[in-house]
Amino acid sequence: MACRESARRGTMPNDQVASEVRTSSPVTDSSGPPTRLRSTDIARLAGVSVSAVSLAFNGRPGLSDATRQRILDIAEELNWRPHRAARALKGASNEAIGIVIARPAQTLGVEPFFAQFLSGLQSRLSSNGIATQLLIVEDVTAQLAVYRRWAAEHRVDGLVLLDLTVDDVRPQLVADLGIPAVVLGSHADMTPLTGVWVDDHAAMVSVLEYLVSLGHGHIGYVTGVTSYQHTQRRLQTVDEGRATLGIDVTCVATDYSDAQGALATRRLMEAAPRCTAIIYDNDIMSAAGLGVLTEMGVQVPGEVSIVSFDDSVLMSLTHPPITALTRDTFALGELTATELLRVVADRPAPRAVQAPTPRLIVRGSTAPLESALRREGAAIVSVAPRTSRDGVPPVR
Amino acid sequence: MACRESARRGTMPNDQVASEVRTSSPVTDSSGPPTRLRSTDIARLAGVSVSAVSLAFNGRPGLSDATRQRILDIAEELNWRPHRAARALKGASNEAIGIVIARPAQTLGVEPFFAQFLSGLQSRLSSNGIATQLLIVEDVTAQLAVYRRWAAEHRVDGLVLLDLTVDDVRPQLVADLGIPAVVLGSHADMTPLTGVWVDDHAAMVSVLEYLVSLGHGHIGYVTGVTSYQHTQRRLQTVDEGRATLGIDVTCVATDYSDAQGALATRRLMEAAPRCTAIIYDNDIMSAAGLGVLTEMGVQVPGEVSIVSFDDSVLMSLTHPPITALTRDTFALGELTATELLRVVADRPAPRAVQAPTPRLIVRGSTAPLESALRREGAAIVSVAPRTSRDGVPPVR
DNA sequence: CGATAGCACTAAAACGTATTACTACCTTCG
DNA sequence: CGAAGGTAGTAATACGTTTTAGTGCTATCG
Repeated sequence: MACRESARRGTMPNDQVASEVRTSSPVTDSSGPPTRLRSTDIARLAGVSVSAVSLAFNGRPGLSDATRQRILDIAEELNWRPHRAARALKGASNEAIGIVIARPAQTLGVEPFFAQFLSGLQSRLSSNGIATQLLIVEDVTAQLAVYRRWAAEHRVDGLVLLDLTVDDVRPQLVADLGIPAVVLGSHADMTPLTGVWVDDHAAMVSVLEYLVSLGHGHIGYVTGVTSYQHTQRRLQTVDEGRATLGIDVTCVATDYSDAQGALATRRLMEAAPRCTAIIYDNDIMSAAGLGVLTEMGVQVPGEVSIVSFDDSVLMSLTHPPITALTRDTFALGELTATELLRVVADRPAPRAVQAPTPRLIVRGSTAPLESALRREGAAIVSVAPRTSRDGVPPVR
Repeated sequence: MACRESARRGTMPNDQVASEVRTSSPVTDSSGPPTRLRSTDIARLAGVSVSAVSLAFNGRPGLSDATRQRILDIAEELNWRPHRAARALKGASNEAIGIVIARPAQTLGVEPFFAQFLSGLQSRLSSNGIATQLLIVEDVTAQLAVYRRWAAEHRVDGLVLLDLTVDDVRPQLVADLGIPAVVLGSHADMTPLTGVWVDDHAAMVSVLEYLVSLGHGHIGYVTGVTSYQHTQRRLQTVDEGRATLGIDVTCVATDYSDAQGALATRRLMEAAPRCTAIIYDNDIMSAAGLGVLTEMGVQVPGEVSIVSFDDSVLMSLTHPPITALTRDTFALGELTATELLRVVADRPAPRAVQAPTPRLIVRGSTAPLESALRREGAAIVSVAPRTSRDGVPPVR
């Protein structure tokens, strides 16, 4: 069809059109890729110059509508599109952003957060035809090396930085490298890059106030990795709570795994005075903790209330279902993508965009202290032998 | 340092070396990327030609070790690396593979399989410095378009195809486009591409035989999306089981969500004769099903045993923990990556690589029929009114 | 001792597109 | 009617590498 159309125009000898489509094919091309087209091929078929093809493809003026359409039709029919590399060489964008994760790859599949976030991010980006380059590395050192390499290679148009630690050097490096980037954090400041931040302070406050309103004064907090900024932020808030709300909080640090969540739960149950509520930093540990408590014969929420700092489908499937801070992680990814697109396009001055603060969804795992107190005596008696080394007399 | 070294050599006027590093910087370069280096800059600093820089960087012969090292040192110091686009233009690889998912993006975060698989894939690839281009699209049509576009743009070196449906057109298209690819499937044949396959037949057989060995003859099967090849494969096996093992299996199709898993469970419980064992196609539905059963007062495994076709941390956290087919999804990703690397490198004839067959991990959710029978009488009596239309007399 | 071979390196030609400067042609207007 | 201005297109150059075909030079061998 396209051929016929160009034939009709007749500015070139037609017999050459068909035969010259593929001239540079190596003789040894037995099973290789079908046919590598170039803009010259399209130009020849359309009876125009390569410049015209470029103009047509980039929507630039200087071409009649008829010619433009003819070129596009032919390209469409042959599934030709400008070679990425050649475009990129001329300074065009890569249409790809990068995200480098420094975690043991094994744990990624376990963490629902990451997959949700990535989905949201990709969802927004792909509507702009932008792909995501994902790389999983061992540690921050490797991560820095990747940023350097990608910058030097011009591999991506922008970056998303996750899992910021205290005194993280990455934002500065990325800023110095001149790669547009957005960091996902829990503060509104402290970075030379545009940031999307979640108010972990307010979130933690809402959890603490809720538990206090239920009458809980002894609270356990099973944190995640303490070097992460958001963990620090939550711990700070807990500290404030100790003073402001007059509560007693025992913190245990973990690596977010179910195993350590279970272990932390046991340790908390052995401590005295025993806490009547436990906050877990993620969903996996909450579920594991609930499992341990059930196994130990501790009533939830009868004796101990539990709250998860991260919601997921898992939280509704347990018995009882677990009260959790919920946030739309998918939307968070979308928001981050939107911001990154803006940064890539305009390179505006860094700013902080606040994502919605997680909301507490009350489910069956939390109850007023009254019910806990009623049974606490009996529970502590049964546990006392293990903790007797502390010299704390069992409550009668 | 590097400068001094080149000065020592003295083949070029040294005063020019420092001042000419950045000549083409536009005057308006106020806040843009630091400094764009090119191979000519490195060459100048090292006192050699650009060709030498290229030879050094690609480990090609024709350079003395001293010169080679000097070039590499200077490049290292300046964080210079060949521009990807320019390399790719010369036919070098993209060092990126692509993976396009056609699912509602929202569900991706829920499914542990995908994140695990991706982690494993990336883990193997990134040790070769290869990144993954991820794109999430709405449907297969969009997916085909992306494959076309990526092929035309030479965007990736290879593809991974997931979620194959019956009569999936993608393998043929991708093969026609000439993109090296690996499909993840559940058959050893039927595709023009190299495949990594899991023996879903054998896996299902192991589950059925296990349940039969426990004495279960009435089994419910809550399947996933039936258009997927692996679902079909499992259904076929169930059909065989009906004949071979003389069992009675009731199948209910779902979309893998917890909601539909719960619904299917209710429906199975209402049918007569009531099944004494249920197989779920993924972990989410198993947990949701267990929740429904518990809520209905059905004892697990006392009255009904349940088995999940997919294992995850979730399966150990429920009460009782759920018997599941376990497979190392991370390793499956690694295997797929290994195969893809081979295909990309050598373009061998298509072949089928078998991944380890999932193994059954028996946990607390399954028990012999005896215990089920013992209580079935009571259970059936209570349920009988609903199922009396079938006229099946309650077992005594 | 002259021819040969190997070594270390360079000049120049790709790779496939985007862009800039330019041309030929056609209108329009004073 | 000639100049100005717009339209539709082209030729040539640039992007930053890799690669091919050399070029001197030194060491080796018959």
